[in-house]
Amino acid sequence: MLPIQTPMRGLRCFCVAAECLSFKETAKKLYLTPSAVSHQIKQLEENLNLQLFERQTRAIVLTEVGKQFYLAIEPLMQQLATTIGEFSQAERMLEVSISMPEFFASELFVPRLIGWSEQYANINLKLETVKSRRDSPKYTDLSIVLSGKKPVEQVAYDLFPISYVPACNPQQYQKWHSKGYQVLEQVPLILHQARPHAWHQWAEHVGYHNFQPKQIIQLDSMFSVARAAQQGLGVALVPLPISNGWFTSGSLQRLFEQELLSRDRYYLVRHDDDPSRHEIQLLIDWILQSFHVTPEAL
Amino acid sequence: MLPIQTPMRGLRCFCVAAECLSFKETAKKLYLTPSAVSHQIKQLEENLNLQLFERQTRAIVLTEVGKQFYLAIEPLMQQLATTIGEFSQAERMLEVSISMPEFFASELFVPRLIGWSEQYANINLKLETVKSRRDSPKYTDLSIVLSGKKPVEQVAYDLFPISYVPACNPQQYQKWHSKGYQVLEQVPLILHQARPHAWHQWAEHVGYHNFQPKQIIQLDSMFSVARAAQQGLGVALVPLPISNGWFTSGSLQRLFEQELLSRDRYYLVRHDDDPSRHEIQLLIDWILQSFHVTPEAL
DNA sequence: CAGGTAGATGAATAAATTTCACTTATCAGG
DNA sequence: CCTGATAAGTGAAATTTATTCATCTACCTG
Repeated sequence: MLPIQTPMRGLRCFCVAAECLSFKETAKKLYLTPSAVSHQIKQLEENLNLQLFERQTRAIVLTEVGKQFYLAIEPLMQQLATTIGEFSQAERMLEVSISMPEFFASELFVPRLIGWSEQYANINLKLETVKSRRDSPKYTDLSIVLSGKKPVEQVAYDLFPISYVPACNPQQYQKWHSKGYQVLEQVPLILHQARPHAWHQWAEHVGYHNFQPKQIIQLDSMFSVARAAQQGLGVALVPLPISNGWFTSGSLQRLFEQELLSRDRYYLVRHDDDPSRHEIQLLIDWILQSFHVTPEAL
Repeated sequence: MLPIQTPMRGLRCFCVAAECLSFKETAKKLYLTPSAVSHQIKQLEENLNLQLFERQTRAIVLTEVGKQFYLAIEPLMQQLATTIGEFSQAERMLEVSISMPEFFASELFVPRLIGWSEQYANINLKLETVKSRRDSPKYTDLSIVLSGKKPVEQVAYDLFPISYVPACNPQQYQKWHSKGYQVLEQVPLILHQARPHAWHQWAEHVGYHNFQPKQIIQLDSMFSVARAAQQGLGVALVPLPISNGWFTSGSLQRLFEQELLSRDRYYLVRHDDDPSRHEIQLLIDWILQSFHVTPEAL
């Protein structure tokens, strides 16, 4: 009489997992542990007596029936959710999730966040920072990413380009600056491990050929890079404009004026394309406005 | 991000309750207690922040939004169930529920049930007996009912008519029969409370006017009526053909040959009209065949 | 071959649902 | 105008179900 017992959670899990093709990401999206997702999908498969996923060692792929089941179930789930949403009088908990590089977050985003929370006190915000541009946390509604080209496959907004400039402890500035470019072969050079050749590119850019740095220190976050320079460890290549705060506060001093213009720009990428989630557009608009960039959708 | 948290059970409850307009019957259909149904629907209403039912004292009615919600949700639930059913490789637990009068069950149905369970060993059967024809247990797939006219609004199959015949303890037969109809004014007359005037109708039928019974005993089940007559309490009006077993076994003796033909017939009524539930049709066919009646659908 | 990651698994724990015992309000009969 | 019976509502207890936690396995990477 009742063909479905309680597979609702399982079905939700399945639909998300069929999109992510990863239990780990599914778990993040659903605010669960990967274990819970695994249990639920296993149970769903047992209920249906069907294998929906083929478990490979570190990945999952939909079986043939799994694909068909997804195509059959997903629209229904969508409709159900929409219908319930239409009737529901409960004010939805508005929340936007966004991921961005640590340094962008600490230097630009968080300091201006007070403006957001005052203007949109009813919208919750979930900020997730990533160390490297390589880990792609697709489970947030938005991402700010540093990339050499506009991300395709998603809606992306251009923010601004970055350039790199040598910076050091202000107290060491006089001594080091007077030595000219030579100092760069006498003190440790600090940079982010994501751009290991940035110092050589900078040297090339300013016409300093046959560049032989004494030591290069790669750190895994730009915050560490700036911090290391500030502590007097050596000379760091720090990004502009997002490091401006360090210069205006006097924590760092520009050692040379020459900037390395990179092809990299910050882009704001939207992953969730649900048009009814107005709060996402609000955050997009606020980011574009707050960082003084003309919004140009890709 | 997820508009539905876990309202699946609640939605199922709601759909059934919207059809039954009774928490009690909903509970029976879903194998729950009425309290559980009440809790679930209350929770669903809280989730949606909508009042779906208006609670009257002993009944519930759908509110206006409740009606609309039902119309919007029910087809989706149906589709979801159908889709899952199509994919599910789990062999469905086949079960048919049927309700019938106690006496019909004990005299005709149960004795022949061995044939059913041998032929369809994989189909479970749930038998529910009712004392009076007044309580209508609509929550079974099938019902056998005694009625003066063919039930409308449902698929009904004609089984057979019944007549009533006076019966008594075999040991008292000689003494009582020799007295003729007069004995009926000297010993207690026993009948089912559902037909309190049956004895007077019988008397009228045989041309016994000015009938003045000494005492009439109404019992609430035909089994009690037959049992009382068998014990020698008095003369009972027992139904044919379903009491035949009592006569052939010698437990009861027909006191007079005259039968009261009633307009009442047994009908087999189908409540669940899901055409995919083949097991229901199997039971219908088996009943029609086992009781030697030509199947004529209404 | 060590280090790290995605997933699986089963026991322990947390959270949900169901029942139970009791209450309210009303209807039907006497 | 009672009395008994019925349908539904409630809150706490009890049970069932879901989630996490701690481990394991397999495998990719360097």
